[in-house]
Amino acid sequence: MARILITSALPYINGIKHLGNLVGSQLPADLYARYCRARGHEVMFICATDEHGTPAELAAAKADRPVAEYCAEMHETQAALARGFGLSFDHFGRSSSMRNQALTQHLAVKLYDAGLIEEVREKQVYSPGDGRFLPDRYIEGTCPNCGYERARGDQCEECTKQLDPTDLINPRSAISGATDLEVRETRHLYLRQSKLRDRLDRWIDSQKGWPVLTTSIAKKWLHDGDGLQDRGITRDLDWGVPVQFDGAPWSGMEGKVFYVWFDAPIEYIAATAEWADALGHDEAAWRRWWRTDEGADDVRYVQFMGKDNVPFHTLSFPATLMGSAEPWKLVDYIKSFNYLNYDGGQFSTSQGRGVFMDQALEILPADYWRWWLLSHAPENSDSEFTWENFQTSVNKDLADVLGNFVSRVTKFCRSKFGEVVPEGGEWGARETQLIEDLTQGLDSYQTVMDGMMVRRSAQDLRALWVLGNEYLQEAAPWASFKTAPETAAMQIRLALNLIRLYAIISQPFIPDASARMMQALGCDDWAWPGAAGDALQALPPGHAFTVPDVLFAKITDEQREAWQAQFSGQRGG
RNA sequence: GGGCCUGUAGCUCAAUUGGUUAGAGCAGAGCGCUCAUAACGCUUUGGUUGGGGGUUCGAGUCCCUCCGGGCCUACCA
Repeated sequence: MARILITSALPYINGIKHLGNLVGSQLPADLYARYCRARGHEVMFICATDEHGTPAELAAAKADRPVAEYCAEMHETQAALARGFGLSFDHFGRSSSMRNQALTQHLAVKLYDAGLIEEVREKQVYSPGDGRFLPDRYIEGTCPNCGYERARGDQCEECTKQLDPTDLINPRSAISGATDLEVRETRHLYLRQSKLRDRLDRWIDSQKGWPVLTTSIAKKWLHDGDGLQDRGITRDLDWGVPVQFDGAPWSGMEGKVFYVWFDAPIEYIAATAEWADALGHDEAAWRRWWRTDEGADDVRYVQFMGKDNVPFHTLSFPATLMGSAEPWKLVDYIKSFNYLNYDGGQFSTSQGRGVFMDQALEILPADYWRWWLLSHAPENSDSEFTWENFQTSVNKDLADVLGNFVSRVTKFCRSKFGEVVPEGGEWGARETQLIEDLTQGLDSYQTVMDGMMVRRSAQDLRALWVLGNEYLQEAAPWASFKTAPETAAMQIRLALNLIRLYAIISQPFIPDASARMMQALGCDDWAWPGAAGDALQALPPGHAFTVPDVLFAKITDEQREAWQAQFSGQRGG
């Protein structure tokens, strides 16, 4: 038994997430957390809403709500959707918590003490009309290179030229359209990451078996151009962790907050403290997961995230922890994902394109989505959601291969033996063969699940389901029942036990269906199978069960067409 | 512009890291079964591995080049 700490990238607060966000971090993290728990490991699975930053303020303004209220509400919305998808967080925290504020400020002081924080004076664009400094991307204007009229202050999307906001012709606020922009001087704290470059480089090199996607992005940032750049970790905003506080080693930082990317990863730690608080545990309860001097040295820490998050998790956050000179637990493995596209284009939160978490659950149970998303997870390259593919995958895999197996076994038993595990008969050669095949399949499944190979795991699981149908076809209990009823009894007893086995091993993918299978079997023994032959004797002769309702109703062509039309336009239309 | 990823059957993806005849699922064709959600099982059609060149006894895999798709490029998060 090991101790495994799992974090999923934090979903941003400014709206309901789409399926691309879900499959890129939270869902595979949940798969792994559920699997590790099922294997008997001690798991701490942490996620939270990421609540600070300009987009949160703008989203609140658009909703005409105070930002704190808006975030509190949206946090509850996202938490409810996470529950709806069966995401089994030990704690779903908030980056705006007092725990995070205290820890963020603490780490900033430690970094200052280590000589890794410096003050920088810089000029930034200020919009009097908006009453705020504008991040480069929130300034629009005409591109001096190509004349595109909606170029952003950081880059022109038309000609891809890198820009400085002051390069723009006729600059205006992307928020309000105000054109009375001015350049003001402001002071910010910078994290001197460049001083930690060699240490980070060695640390990355020492990691074994990280995905190429993860290491190549980190290496690029470490070695490109002048190497790792120092990074501003404060912003001129109202909503966030205050930079000026009692005990701060700097002064004159009133009205500034830490940059969201400084405090967001720290929330992984703070959320674990929130977990302890919520359950009334003491400090040691969470510190044993995060402090290598207080018990975390035997923890394996795995992070899940989309590829856009990689630089912050391979460089900024480790720099924060290393630079603090305190013994914080660093990540052991980073599992990163590409993007899921929607029907020929990208999912887009801002444009409302694609299927969002709330809509998905209104249409179909979570297991359908979990299965499709995980079995098509964008591990090696971007992948694509189409309604046709979704319909055929779900119908074939869940309804036909697994659901129908449960149905045919339980109904056959009910009609021939009643709703009780039948007695009599002995295993023969075909049963021995099945157990061999299951042993091999389980071994492979466990290996790829241990390695977090998500698609491959789904394939292996499906292959295990197929073994049941193959067995039934050859054993043909409907034929043996006529000549040797005790043989049919043995075969069906085995098949009923196979359903239990499937429920257990499928639970990380489709937890609700697994629970219904176990409930129908009247069984509460979720012990992960050791030897397949032993696991197939868990339900003894005479054990009562009930025939469950159809596990997975098929998606009809009419439904598919209706959804296709419904989601072809924009959200809310 | 620079960097990285990617291109394999009609579709979605594999291929133990250079090893022999490139494999699965879906779709198509044929056969079987009749317990089951018209489900299941077996067999089978289908590939000049984006194009071209090179290295090698041997290339889907390594190198060069061209073509296509995608991501990142540090103030969106």
